[in-house]
Amino acid sequence: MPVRDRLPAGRTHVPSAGGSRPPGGPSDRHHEILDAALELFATVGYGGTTMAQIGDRLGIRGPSLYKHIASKQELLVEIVTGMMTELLRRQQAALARGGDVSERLQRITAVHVQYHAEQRYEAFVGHREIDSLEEPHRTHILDLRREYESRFRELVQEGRELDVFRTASDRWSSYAILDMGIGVSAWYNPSGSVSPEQLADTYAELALRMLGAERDSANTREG
Amino acid sequence: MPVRDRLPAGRTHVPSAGGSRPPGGPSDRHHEILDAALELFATVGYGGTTMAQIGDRLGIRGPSLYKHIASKQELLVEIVTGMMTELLRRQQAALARGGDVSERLQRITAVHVQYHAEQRYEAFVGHREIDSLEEPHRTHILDLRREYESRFRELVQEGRELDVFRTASDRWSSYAILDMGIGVSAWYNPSGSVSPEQLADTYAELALRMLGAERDSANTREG
DNA sequence: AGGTATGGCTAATACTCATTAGCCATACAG
DNA sequence: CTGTATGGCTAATGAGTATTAGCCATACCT
Repeated sequence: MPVRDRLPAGRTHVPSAGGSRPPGGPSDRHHEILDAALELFATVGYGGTTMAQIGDRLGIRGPSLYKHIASKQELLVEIVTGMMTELLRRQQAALARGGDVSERLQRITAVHVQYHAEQRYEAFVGHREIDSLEEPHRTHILDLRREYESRFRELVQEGRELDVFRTASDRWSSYAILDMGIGVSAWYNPSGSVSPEQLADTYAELALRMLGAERDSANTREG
Repeated sequence: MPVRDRLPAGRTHVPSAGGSRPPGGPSDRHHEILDAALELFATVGYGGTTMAQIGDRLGIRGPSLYKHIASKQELLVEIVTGMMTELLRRQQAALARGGDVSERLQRITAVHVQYHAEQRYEAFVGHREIDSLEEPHRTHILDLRREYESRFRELVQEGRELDVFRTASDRWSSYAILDMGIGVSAWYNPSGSVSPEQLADTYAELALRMLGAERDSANTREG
């Protein structure tokens, strides 16, 4: 039973300073919401996050979010799609630079690991919450992921056929590389002293060793 | 508004054949529930699993489960505790067999991977649903996990100090090994033609290579 | 035969949440 | 000034779901 009847209610519309905003793109508010959602999804999970919590981060109520977004699910779709798209983009850029098989594998591994450190929240959510996606988004993301993974497998295969890599199974080796990189998003601490680049280089070297394509530069001590 | 009023209601108590059961241990029914819950937690998640679904697997209704278990949370605690305990047990057994640093590392890696393939549901749930545990269970499990992980790190360190391993960071290398094994629980398919043992051996070899302790037996083709 | 424990069932309880409805103050355009 | 769009708010709504209450048939023990 409501106690107060229709008192002038709390904070109302107080638009931010820069009045005119380009009409097309996602507003500032949209981005703020996405950021808040990302951090919450990563730390307490999609199911564990409530709209009220997201609102809290911006100092507004849960229902007010719907003035800017369509649904909670939309937020997840944007996050996960953005993550997979960016990952594929970076991977393609890494491959486009050419080089021999070892170099290319070294590079896509480094890119993989660097992303999982740098954008650890996106990466973590992108892997963990795939099953929270409703169809057809889930299937779409899984397709992109398969494509991403297959690049690793193909490269391992190419290297093995050229006798550059020695590996018992292209598939297992590529999964191992992928999974060790994914793991980074679960433990990497950005306030530590180690940069995503350092970590990426070290992991890439580990990957090459795993594939029996050992080089010699992998012996610096931890920073 | 209920349509039927008090008709003799469906299936009632039909105890299974072997009447007398030892009074102490968890009943058959308890185990069946645990198994059903495990599969569901692994495939649709703890939050995504309803008591009604678990009941369905045994042909009974959701509320009837409470004649055998205390709560949904209890099921998760049993699963995750069992998983971590078993993992530690096997790790200790592997270490107890002694041998040089490479042998011991090879063995705890193989054990790690084999478990994650063999008991992939337990393993998957044990990692993914830790945050679904209520305190103090969550903290307890995290403590056990830290202990488990530290065994890897200590062994890597020992090997490095003996110049048996060459690695840029004990911590990163051990995380890489752990994470690639954990990943197995997400993709391993028990109906495929590859045994957990084969996979474990291959992965253990990958780990040794990563650590720069290459041996020579790692070159069999995929089965 | 009678009594009791067991393990089903349905219905109710008590929450938690995403989302919608409807209200209103402010800012800004004309 | 005045009108309108914006972006807050509170209060429903409605669905989902763990858990409890209370009922009852069966099986088994004496």
